[in-house]
Amino acid sequence: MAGIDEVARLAGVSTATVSRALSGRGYVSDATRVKVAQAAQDLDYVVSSNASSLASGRTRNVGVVVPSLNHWFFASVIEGAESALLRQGYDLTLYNLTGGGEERKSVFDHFLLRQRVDAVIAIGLELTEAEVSSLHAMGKPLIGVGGAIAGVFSLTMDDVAVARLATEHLLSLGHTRIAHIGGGKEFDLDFHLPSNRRIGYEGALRDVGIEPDPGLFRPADFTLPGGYEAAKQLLGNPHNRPTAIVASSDEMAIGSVLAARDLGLHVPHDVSIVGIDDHQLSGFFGLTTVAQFPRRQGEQAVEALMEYLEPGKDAPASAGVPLPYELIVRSSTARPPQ
Amino acid sequence: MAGIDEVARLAGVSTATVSRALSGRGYVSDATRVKVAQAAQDLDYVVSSNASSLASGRTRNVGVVVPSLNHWFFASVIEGAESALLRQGYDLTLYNLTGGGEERKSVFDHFLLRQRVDAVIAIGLELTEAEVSSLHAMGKPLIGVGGAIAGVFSLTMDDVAVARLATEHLLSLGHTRIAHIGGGKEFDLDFHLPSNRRIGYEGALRDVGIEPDPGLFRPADFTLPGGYEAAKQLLGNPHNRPTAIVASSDEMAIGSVLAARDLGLHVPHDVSIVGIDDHQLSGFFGLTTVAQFPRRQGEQAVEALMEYLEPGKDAPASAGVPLPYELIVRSSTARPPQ
DNA sequence: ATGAAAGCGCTAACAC
DNA sequence: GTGTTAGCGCTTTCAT
Repeated sequence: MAGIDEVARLAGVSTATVSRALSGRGYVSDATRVKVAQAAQDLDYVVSSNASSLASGRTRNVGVVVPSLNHWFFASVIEGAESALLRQGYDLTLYNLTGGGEERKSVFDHFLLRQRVDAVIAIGLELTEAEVSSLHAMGKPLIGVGGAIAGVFSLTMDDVAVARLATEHLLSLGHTRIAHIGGGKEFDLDFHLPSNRRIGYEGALRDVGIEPDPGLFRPADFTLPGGYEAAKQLLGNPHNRPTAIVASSDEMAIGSVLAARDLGLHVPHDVSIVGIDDHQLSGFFGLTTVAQFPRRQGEQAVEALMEYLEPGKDAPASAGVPLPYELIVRSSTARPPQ
Repeated sequence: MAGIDEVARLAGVSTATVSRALSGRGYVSDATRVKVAQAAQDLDYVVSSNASSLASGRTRNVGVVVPSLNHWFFASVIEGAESALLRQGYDLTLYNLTGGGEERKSVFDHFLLRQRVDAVIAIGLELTEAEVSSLHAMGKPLIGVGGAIAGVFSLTMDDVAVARLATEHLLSLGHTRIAHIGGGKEFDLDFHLPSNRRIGYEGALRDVGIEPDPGLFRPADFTLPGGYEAAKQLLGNPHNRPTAIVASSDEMAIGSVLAARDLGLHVPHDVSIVGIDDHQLSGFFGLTTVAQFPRRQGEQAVEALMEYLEPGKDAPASAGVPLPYELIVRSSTARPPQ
């Protein structure tokens, strides 16, 4: 727990110089920079982040707000953000809003405003105007991932195009009775992904002259059991059984695969199923899917933030680049029966 | 961004009194406490955590170190810890060590030592002696969850008893050829859960006079595909097919269920399968399992820390209480065939 | 390129 | 019970 003054003494310079040498701002000759670095190392010196933050106004810490941790997408984005932040010497403090209203209010009213963070990343969350403006008023950059926030720079996939791509894959195989398992209305509140994906699905159908059949749409909750239920209904219908399903998430798609099996239907011989995500289990289930890359999204969010936070640093300038997605064809899709 | 002095002025007291009134330490009359609280609220005052930390030496922040986020157990423990910390007014800063050696070193050498955290919780990680002692030297309480750390207070399940319970459930149904899918040696390095569970499994068998058959043990990697592979081998063996499987995790158990199905075996009619965890998908698969409660473990870790950190506060005194576990019987286990 | 010195906003003795 | 005051350990003008 050596202090900056001990380092200064050992290096034979002033504390001001030590600060400059170690932080990299301001002029320091190469010679002293080396001397200081050596002294710091010898003493196992590590800056006190509190003292540093108090004096400089920068905390080198970013807050990450998520609706839940136990979810592949959120966890992956956080992992990506964490490792990018670590590389930049930043800490990540996590605010999980699973608890609901009270918790959320307390996070915004007390925690994020304590000068603890330089910026915040909101994942899969639609913030209220009040929340956004209170952060804004504090001068804290805010960036959204996986869900557009009004008036805030957000990394968000082109959900319409993604669902369209999945649907086009099935159309190109010759399917015409294609069902869709999407999110229910309750998921549309927080980000419009469900409707956007439905729009993409319907758009692809209409483009080839097929009018979407409302009977071939089922809402579900993005979980595997939810997808299972929905697919059971779709595939068990005696009159209008689809030959293919586009599910809005891989977990729902996997649920659909299991539902098909339980009905004695063979995937992809009797029914083709495509998901969206490229979840870690999708390979195992042979699921054809449109991959998104959440780890990368976390990294990209951090890169974008760094441009605000460290102007003139090695700016990766990745902001504004549209998020990539990619069709991955496995064994859950094929030409329709006969 | 009002400061403490403005609050003091508005309330007509000194800054010291404001500090005392808001933090709850030291004597303040009820009347002034109310006045101060009102003034603080009127001004939207929030303490600057940096200034407060610098002056007091306490950060009200705890570091949580995990090997990975994208895993049910870790994510659940973190969720539990996060919400418990929030209630106590603490922040959680997350250190994810997925990246490996370099990242890990940097976390320990630079991040945790920056006076940023008051304590650290290590989840599912075996820390080296050097890591433990550097934290110790800084006077930072350290507590482990899900993996005993030498010389450190850890919350850890009685893995022997848990595996024994799962095995006894099968024995009591009349099974005698019971296989075990456990962790490979590589997982034993970080915490001895795999061997302990195997010991529990073998102990239960020996207690009823059955000598464990090494041919009925398969190592796997705790994942669903890993469990699938292992179960395929076990169940495909023409000579010594087990009538039941104890898997060391629910994900491996679910993989086993799928393997059985793919072989045309009916669960539980042809083969019984029991897991350990009570993973979120276990209900869906009808899996009999021994539940552990990771959220609760995260909360308990925080409660234990608070006893160090806030002596004399409402101590939940939960430390040292053994972690609960519970057999949950669903539809994946039954009497053996005929 | 480097040093001196004035804070950053709060807490904790200590005095009353 | 409350006020006064001296720091906490750094960063950053401003000189030089």
